[in-house]
Amino acid sequence: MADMKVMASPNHYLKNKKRPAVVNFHENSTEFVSPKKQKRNIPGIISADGSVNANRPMALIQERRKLPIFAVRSKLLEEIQKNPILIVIGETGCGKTTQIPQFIHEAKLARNSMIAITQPRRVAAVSLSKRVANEMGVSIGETVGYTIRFEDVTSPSTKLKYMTDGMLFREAMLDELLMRYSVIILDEAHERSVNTDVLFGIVKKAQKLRSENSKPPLKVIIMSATMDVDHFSKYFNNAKVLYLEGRQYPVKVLNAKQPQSDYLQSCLSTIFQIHLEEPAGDILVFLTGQDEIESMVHTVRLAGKECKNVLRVFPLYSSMPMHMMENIFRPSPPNERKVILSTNVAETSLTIPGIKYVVDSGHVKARVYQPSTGLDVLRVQKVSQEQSWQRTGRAGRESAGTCYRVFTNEQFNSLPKFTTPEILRCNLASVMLQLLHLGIDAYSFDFMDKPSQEALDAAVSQLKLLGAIESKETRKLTPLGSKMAQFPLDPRLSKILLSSKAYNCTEEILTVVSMLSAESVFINALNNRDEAIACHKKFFSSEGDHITLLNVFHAFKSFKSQKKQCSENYLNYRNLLFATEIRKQLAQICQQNDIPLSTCGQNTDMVRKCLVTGYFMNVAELQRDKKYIMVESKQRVRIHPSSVLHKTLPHYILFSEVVQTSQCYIRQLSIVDEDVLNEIASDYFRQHRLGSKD
DNA sequence: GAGCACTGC
Repeated sequence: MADMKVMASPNHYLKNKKRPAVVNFHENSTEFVSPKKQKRNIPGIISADGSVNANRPMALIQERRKLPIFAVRSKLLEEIQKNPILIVIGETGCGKTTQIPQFIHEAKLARNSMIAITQPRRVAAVSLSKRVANEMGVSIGETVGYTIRFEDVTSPSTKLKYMTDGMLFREAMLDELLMRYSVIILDEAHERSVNTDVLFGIVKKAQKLRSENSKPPLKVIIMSATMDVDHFSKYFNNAKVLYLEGRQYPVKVLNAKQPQSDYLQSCLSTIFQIHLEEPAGDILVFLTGQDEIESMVHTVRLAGKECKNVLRVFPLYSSMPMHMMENIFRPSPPNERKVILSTNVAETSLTIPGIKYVVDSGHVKARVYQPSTGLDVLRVQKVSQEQSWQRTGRAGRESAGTCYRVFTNEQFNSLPKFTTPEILRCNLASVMLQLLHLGIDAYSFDFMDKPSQEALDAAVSQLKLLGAIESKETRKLTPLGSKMAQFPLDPRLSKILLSSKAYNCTEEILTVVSMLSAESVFINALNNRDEAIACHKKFFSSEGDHITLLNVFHAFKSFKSQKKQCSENYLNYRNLLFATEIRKQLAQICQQNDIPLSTCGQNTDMVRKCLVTGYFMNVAELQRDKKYIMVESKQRVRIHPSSVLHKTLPHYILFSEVVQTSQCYIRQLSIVDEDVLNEIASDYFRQHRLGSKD
């Protein structure tokens, strides 16, 4: 399918369609057809009887019994007992995540040790554990608990432990056999997060080693909505697959009759088709990014004013402030309809009540890592079939619904079946370092989908440059490398943190590294932009963004009333608190590694020098034409307009990030002296520098 | 003078 077009930017879209939607959408309207076979095949549904354990709130027992999974309880337990590895496929709402751990616990299959249930997201781990504790009539943190970063709500009596997959990976680094657990359930496996993918291999190995060394056995259960069943089963030694019936309401799928040239225009006309012709129910539209969404909100609001029935329009994306999200979750009053224009946050992370109609643009903005250049590229691309089904499902959470796909059925069939797992499109340096710490070489690791040679080689090169491994061939961890692996950070940042001891600036580096790890602390107020920028300018440092972040953090610490003063200064309080938590955690690991919390005071040159120890490969040099070029890849880059160094022309700049959007931009910058580069990374710099060839 | 989807330790 070669019909990928250059996407019109939202602004362009507005310019060309001054009076869109209502005025001309009828003649322009997207026609939909309902394809004959648009239901997924669910092979066979197991059946059996179920018995109930009492002593719990009656209402919850009733609700539990109603779950389809309850009817197959004993059959399920039988299979769990029989198979060392079991794959359980069940749609949203089948209750697998809350019930299966309880079944195992009640049947005492866990032999009095723990059952771990992993989740890709923190909120899910917390809310699921609370739900299960409630069902079991126990307080959270006792029999049922959860562990996420910064929060461990478990006790010695905990038997059911909900946790993030990243947390279990960290635990595996301390005990590769995971002896605390008799059962490990990897949930949401279809999402294929990097951590889940790595855990597949670790859990499989732990199971094998435990059985070979006559240790207590480890039971493994892989749970997922839909997935590439054959691929999974084959990887897990041809494991048995069980299918569970879901409790999803039916969703009618409508496809566009004709291919659409402009998905934004098609989404727009579809919104009004629904609003004018369909019964009550809110609309969820999946688009790609903040800009696109904001301009579409504007357009829909304008056009909506001409409608008889009220249409309330809301944007939704993850970087949106909390208070702006609240309206979205409020139910619509009668005679009003809500339309939510969202990124993929609404696919998995957030569930919005009242949605009856989904409009799927068929597009998503995705981050793709290029190992050849080490560049992160953000681009709009087509969704996978799996992702499209996920969006479709959002229309059937509370009642029957309809999903409008703004592309044809033929186009749908030519989409890739599954989303490329993240492990195949990310920088592997961090994963590789952590695996090495576990004594595992990524080249021979049993990945379900093995990353390319190129991606592995790129990671090895980076670790070698940082001094984490002895050589590219043996890949043996150096003492420095072992220390680096202990930090929950990108290896470059771990290196910087460890170097700070020599520069006597650990306090400052802890702050910079934590601030870089958190989300942006600056609020870009769209309506009071000038005022926001004026506030931010108080923190600006002529040395660059890293020192600016340091200034912001110091100011934050000095605030008497942090919440109030953050909002006065257009700073994100929540993200600053998060940075504070990260800092606390990192400081603790520093102390465990005999790194005193030294400070360089006002001498911020030390901070910038120290940054060079991990970021020396991230340097850009000014050219005669006043443009920048990256020292390593020789690729042209520009200073991102959000940087304090924008519109300045230092000769050498060190950067933390490079992202390609409309152009190639570097972000989070510091000015760096040539002398410092020669002093700290002389070999590297001599090999790569351009200066000599005029 | 442009704009970052989403997670996680």
